[in-house]
Amino acid sequence: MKNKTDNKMELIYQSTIELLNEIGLSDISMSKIAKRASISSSSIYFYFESKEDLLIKLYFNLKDQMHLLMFKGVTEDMPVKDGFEKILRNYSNYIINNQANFLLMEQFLDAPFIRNNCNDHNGGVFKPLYPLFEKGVREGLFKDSERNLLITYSCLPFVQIGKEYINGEYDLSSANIEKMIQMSWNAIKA
Amino acid sequence: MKNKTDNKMELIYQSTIELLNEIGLSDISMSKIAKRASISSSSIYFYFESKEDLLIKLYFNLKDQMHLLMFKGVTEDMPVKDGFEKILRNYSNYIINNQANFLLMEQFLDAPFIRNNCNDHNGGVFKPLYPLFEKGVREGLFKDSERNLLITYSCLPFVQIGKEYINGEYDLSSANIEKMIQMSWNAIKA
DNA sequence: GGTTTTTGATCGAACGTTCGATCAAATTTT
DNA sequence: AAAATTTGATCGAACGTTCGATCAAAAACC
Repeated sequence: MKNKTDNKMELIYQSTIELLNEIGLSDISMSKIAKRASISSSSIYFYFESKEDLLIKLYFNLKDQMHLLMFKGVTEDMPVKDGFEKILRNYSNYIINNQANFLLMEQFLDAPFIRNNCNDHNGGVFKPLYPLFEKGVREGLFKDSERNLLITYSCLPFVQIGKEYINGEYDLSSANIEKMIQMSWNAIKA
Repeated sequence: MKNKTDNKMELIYQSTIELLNEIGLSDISMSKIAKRASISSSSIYFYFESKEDLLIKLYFNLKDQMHLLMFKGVTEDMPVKDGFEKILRNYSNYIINNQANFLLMEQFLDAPFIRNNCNDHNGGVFKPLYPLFEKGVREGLFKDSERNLLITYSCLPFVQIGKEYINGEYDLSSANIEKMIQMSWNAIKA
């Protein structure tokens, strides 16, 4: 007996993701989402309080899913370097396999209604990485800089290159991914 | 005797920038822009063909202004390192002194209507930097990597930290700026 | 007085949301 | 087990409001 509610919510989420990537926040509407999902627009209100509620819940949903994939196979006792590399490899695969979700996340992060409603700012996406970097600094592997600087210099490049990959401007081959991981490590190593 | 048309367009741009940073692309409208500018909404159509026309022209306007400030005082005959540092210093000051414009630019860059209408993708903001990096590679100062990788690893961190600065999460003091410039240089030096 | 600029009135379309009706499936009552 | 009731889920129609855009008339400018 599968939960019907979850399936329908997933359908609404999926339609919203598609539309947001096609027409963006400026042009999306409840009726368009409903049409894409082949349901009545009033049905959406059975699952969500409002348009804003839908969008915000979708954002948190995407973020949770991303974090799950990002930390897959990463354990606390792992050597810092192994965890570091695995996370960046995971993140690269997340971008490759979830292009629409990745792009939408980026759209959300700069939108005021997300910035204002979630005290979970831009760098917050990589916030779960703090302990790893903390450990890396403690072990003398990384520069003794502010953690956000370390995260920015090693992880943010993947965001940018991910966009270029989706634009067809760069190839995220595993060779290139390994090259970037190397550059990221060099950028912050002690 | 200043150009009156330019002034009025500037007023419309300014109101749009303010509103976009307050309520975002999802909730902005011509009437709200007009009210903020204290003019009739029909007046906007005297200067712009449509809402989309206004937004796209605003985007290109912001980009041009940013590039101007970014390259202020940078000359072709300058040593690469001097140019590199000056540009990053200029860009930091641009962020500090034009926070609304900077944030709006970031909002625009991930919006589909910009991505689709301008073949001027995300990395395109830093595209004018290509010649400098070309020169740097030729002189053996930088790693011999793809230019977009070099730009990403050295410039993109400033975008991220700029957002954290505006969120009050990091101090863009000149000491911190110099520290970042150092990190940027190290990230890509040969 | 002719031109440029601005406006208020106005339009049909679309917006987000609510509502009452419906209907299949599950539950309770007989 | 059959009948009666409740529930969960869906829908189309309709609400008042706002949207982007147009246009003729007024105002400001030269």
